[in-house]
Amino acid sequence: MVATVLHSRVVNALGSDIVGGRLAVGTALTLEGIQARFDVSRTVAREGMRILEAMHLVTSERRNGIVVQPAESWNVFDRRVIRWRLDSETRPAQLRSLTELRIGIEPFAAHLAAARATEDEKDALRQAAGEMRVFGEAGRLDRYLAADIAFHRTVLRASHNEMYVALIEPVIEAVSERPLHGHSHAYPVPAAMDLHEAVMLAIADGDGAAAESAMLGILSDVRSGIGAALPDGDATAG
Amino acid sequence: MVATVLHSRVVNALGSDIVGGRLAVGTALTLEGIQARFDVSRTVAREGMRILEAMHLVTSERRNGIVVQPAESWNVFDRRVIRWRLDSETRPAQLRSLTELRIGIEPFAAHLAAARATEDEKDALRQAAGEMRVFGEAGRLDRYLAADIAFHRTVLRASHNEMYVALIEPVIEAVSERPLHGHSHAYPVPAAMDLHEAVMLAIADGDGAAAESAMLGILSDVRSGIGAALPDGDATAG
DNA sequence: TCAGGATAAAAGGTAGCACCTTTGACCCCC
DNA sequence: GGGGGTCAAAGGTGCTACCTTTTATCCTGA
Repeated sequence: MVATVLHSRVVNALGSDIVGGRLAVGTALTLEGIQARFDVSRTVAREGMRILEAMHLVTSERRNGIVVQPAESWNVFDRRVIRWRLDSETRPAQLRSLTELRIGIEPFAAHLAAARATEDEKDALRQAAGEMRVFGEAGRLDRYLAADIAFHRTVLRASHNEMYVALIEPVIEAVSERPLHGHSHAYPVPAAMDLHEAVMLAIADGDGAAAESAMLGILSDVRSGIGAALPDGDATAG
Repeated sequence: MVATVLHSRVVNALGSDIVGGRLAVGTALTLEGIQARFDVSRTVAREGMRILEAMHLVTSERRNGIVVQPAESWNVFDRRVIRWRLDSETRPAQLRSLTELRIGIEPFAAHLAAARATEDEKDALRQAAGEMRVFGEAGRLDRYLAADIAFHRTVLRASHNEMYVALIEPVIEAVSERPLHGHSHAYPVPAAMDLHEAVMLAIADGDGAAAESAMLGILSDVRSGIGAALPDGDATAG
């Protein structure tokens, strides 16, 4: 990916360094240092720094320079921050956070979708649920998974709440990761197809409570897969 | 509030104009226009634009200028975006979105908190629940509400999931707004105190399922207060 | 020991230039 | 008359130079 704009190189490199922990919290950079490291002008260094500042990865302090901020202040919903974390050694922690987020929001998203889904969205759900059935029974894992992803994406979109919609990509990231963990339920099982169908039917029916509880059913094995205890340290730390 | 940095004036003015709908989607600004409007140098205009671009409120295109982006691409979890929306005519839509977000995440946050809360956090919950009882019975609405807010803040923090933690301020915004809507349950009622106490005890006990279901109880009247149907147009549009 | 001033580091801000990309108008040729 | 090439303008991108402002630190002197 060729950086069409120069400052994106700076942002990507410094951003992933900070998020990946290679730049310790409290470290002070200077514009001059950035200029030298990336061989760019002051303008580019400043604009890149402004972008990192908007993500709350750094603050700019007179006399001190550009200071790396602790994880608590990061914009953890920024797509780039999520991407950098997924590409770093804290990938497992990021995936666990995303999965927990998914568990939290998908049930009520389904509830809202039952009240608000458009006809097009209901059609998309029917199609996705149908494909899960067909490809699941045919053993086409890749197509099955694609339909699964389309299903969950559509439910969130059909919630017609812009905050849930904004969480589509993060949630899809968590959904997609599942099979790589070797969970038993990663492969198509009839129960999963039934539950997705139940969610779809409840949404088509406008039955919010039923949609919510069926979605809870889908998530139940994801819930059991989450170790509630934190492995080491703290999820918020990395 | 005097803007200590010049570009924040630009960001605030343009950001709230865009979010408030006073700058239509697709409108093209130019750096020169921004310079003239705010009487700032090109550097300041550019840095402000970079910040707005990081929030996905605008994109910068050669020859076209700085183009206002549609709401779907906004960083809706950015504090400034939320603030601007709350200060605009779309405040009710933003509050509804926030309330729905709250309904989604608080139950599972309580579940996680039961597994992860530190002793300090449990103490804070005990204290908050106790104050709700005392000030509720004494009719001290302001103190009651402050304790309520502290309670919900602490539950989210105790989830030790950085994404839930990052949602504290938005959720508190929704919690704080409740009384202004004149809901019957805005004033201290024994049932609310009991439920908060139940959440606190379940978390102290490490009983995730109980914490989650007690939190669902707290949210039940908030749920019934949400009109599932969208009033006019679409929540994602404003 | 501590107050106060001098020093200097580094961001904030201004100005102006060269360059690149895109777009749209214009013109020529078929 | 229409298609394609050419050219100029618009406007962001990037660079340099220079001045201002803030503030951490150090040094001096009471």
